[in-house]
Amino acid sequence: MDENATRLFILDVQQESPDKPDMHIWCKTEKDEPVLVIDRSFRPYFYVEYAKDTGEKEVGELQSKLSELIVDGNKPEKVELAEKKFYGKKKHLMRITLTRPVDITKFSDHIKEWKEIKAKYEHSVTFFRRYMTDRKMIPMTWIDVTGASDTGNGFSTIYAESITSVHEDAYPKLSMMAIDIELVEEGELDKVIMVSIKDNRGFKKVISYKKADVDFLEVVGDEKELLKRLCEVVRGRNPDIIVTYNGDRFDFEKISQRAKVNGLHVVIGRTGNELKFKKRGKFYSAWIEGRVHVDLYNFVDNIISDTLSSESLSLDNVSREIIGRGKRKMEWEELQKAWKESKGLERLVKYCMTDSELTVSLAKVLLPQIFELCRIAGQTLFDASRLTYSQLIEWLLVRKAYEADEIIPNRPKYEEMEIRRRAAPYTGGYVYPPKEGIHKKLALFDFASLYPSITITHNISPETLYCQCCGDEEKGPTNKVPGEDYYYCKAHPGFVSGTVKELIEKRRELKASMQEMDEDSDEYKVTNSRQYALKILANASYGYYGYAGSRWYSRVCAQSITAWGRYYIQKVIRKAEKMGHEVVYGDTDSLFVKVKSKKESLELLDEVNRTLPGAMELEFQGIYTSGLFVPAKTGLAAKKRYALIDSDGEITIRGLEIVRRDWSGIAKDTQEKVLLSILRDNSPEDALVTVRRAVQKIEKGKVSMDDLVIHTQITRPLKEYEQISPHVVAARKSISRGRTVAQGSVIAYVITKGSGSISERAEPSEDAENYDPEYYINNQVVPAAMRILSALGYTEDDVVSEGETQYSLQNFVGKKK
DNA sequence: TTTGGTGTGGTCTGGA
DNA sequence: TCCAGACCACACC
Repeated sequence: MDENATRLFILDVQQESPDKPDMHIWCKTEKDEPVLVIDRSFRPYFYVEYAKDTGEKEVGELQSKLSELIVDGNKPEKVELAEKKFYGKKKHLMRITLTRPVDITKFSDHIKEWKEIKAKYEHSVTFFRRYMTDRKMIPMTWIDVTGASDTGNGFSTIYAESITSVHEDAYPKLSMMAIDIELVEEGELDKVIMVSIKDNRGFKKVISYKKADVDFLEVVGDEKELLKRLCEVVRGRNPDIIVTYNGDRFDFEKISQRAKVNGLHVVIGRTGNELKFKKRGKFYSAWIEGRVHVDLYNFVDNIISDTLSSESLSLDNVSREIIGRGKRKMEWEELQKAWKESKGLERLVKYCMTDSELTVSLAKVLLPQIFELCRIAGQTLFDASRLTYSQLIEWLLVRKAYEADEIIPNRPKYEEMEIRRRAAPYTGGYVYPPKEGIHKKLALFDFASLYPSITITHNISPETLYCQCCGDEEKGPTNKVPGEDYYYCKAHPGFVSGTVKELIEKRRELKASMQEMDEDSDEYKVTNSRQYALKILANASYGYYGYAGSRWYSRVCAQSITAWGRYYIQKVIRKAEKMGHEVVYGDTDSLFVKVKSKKESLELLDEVNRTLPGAMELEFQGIYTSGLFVPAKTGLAAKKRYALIDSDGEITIRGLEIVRRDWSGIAKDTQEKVLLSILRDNSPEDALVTVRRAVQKIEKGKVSMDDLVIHTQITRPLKEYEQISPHVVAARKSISRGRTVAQGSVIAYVITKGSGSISERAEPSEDAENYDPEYYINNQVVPAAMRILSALGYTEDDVVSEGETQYSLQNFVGKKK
């Protein structure tokens, strides 16, 4: 390290303004001090491609024409000839270097119609990402910086002369603070009544303007003072990271609105500048200069939601699932009432505090994962916490493209995306039809990262398709897709496949190194987060090939991957059968096999792995004591719906109503009890009793409303529904009663008594005052329970009266009335 | 703005 | 009134 250099940890990288090429890099020193590094040495640029047959003279003319071009009073700094690869093939380009980031758009738009220019490239790469990519700067890692510095405003500024990356995995101490607000309706508007603040250094506080007997409550005069005080406290505690749960679209949005009403500026960053909202697609994100605002909701929604079983992504549900703790219960009306009547305010204050406390706890679990995502995808914390799967892999590929001297393909235009979307779907994974009923001793095998390992093994990349070098052998191409005419190069690693290879190999290394680590150590936790981040990226690569918005779109690659996937799983199934085993079920990358012992399983495993090429590997997950495969409407056993139990009595459930949010609690609970009776207790009699009891309870009207609620998402604008389903009706009712239902909202509703269709009787759960027993018996509890019981040969009659009556349940209910 | 295809099942809708 | 097919949501991998 240069003795004059300062070692810094990168928190955020951003462009200072559209008019200047200055990069602002917000950092922390090892001693926990904030530092702003300003780098003025970088310039924005983009490429143009001229027509192939352009002569030398014309090239020169174009170059000088571009050099002299004045747009909006500015000229390019440089126009130089460049050569880069495009999908592996050389292309001749001109690189236009400008001074101001804003000129990228201005110049590229201006020359759009020029006939000498065939194409433009890399003009849509955001300037700060361009900077990070070209300078190999990775957020959440360390750098050594030299340059003149000055101090003031609570942080020092370094005007960078040199910036060098440092190989160091450790993290500095970072301070983090959670913020959460409570609102109350006042006329047309909402008003901020309370804010809670909690950090990871022992600080907690609620600010409000009504008194309550709570020690961490600070009472101020009114809303204006509350907002002012909030800003002071944030600046005083000076956190590096501010975490919220839905702060982008709620807390900061409201804070900002109310500040405006009160004639205040929200100054909570490290400079004197106001809170900003950065446009991201359709929505805005709250951005705080000098700190990083992480809105955990985005990360949960984009990245981890499908690993969760919560019926909605509320802070309550998500924290219950991830950290095992939820919120105190308080309804919106109750909160309003407490405030307006100044009664039970202690409860309200504590309720508000809980939100921030949960957010901090959640952040302690999730931030380490997001940090690693930053490092692997090379994106800022602000961005990495908000990116989707496809965006993460895309920015990683953008970085890799620069390193490989590849041109970054342009994003598809809207029309192109529409064409891609309309294309007929290609064939996906293979599902081996299950055999109905209970099976004892099932070994589960699956491929380790099936699609990434196929991508690597067969070098599946857009530019390795139909290569010149491997296609014309006498016997035909050796690396040919089974059942298709596609083939891929064997000699030269592809760009995308090479990137996936790095991810997978790194992950395997880390996983191996974890074997020797203490599971409670920080090292283990960090490594675990890292391997998880690598997995996220590697798994995103297949879907990205088939995604309409992809820069490296290739249906053929996606098709090839699934074709090989089908080939390998079928090969394994055949092998197992050949060795005398019965295969009970398989889906895409997995298979269930009846076995006698673990030893037998391992023999099969070895036998298979012996013949698998490259990175392909089958893994043995273990043996389940028994597995239940239920029938489908068709009469055959249903795919993707089954339950397993292992020797510890642990149950695994896939696809059944129990794991679906659009079924009522009573139906799911009953189904689960039935399943346990059968799988764990081996007592179908208990199961029948359970169902009868549930039915009786419903008939007597004794079921609590909470257990009757059905959750269904509104996935489109309400007007666009062609079919008016129960959740749509419930949503409409909600709106007519003054509540807001946005696209993406999860509607909670109950089917009530009365006449008309099921939909017409759907009431938002808040308004439902009764329920329709017949519906919950015939359409919820009984079908869910029968799904399990019928796999064992029971019928509805058995449920109703111990097999002695011929009345169907429908009649049974009818008679009772 | 939401990576891909495969599959199940509920409710509605409209024609017989 | 019945029923098939469309529509829709949500699971699996």
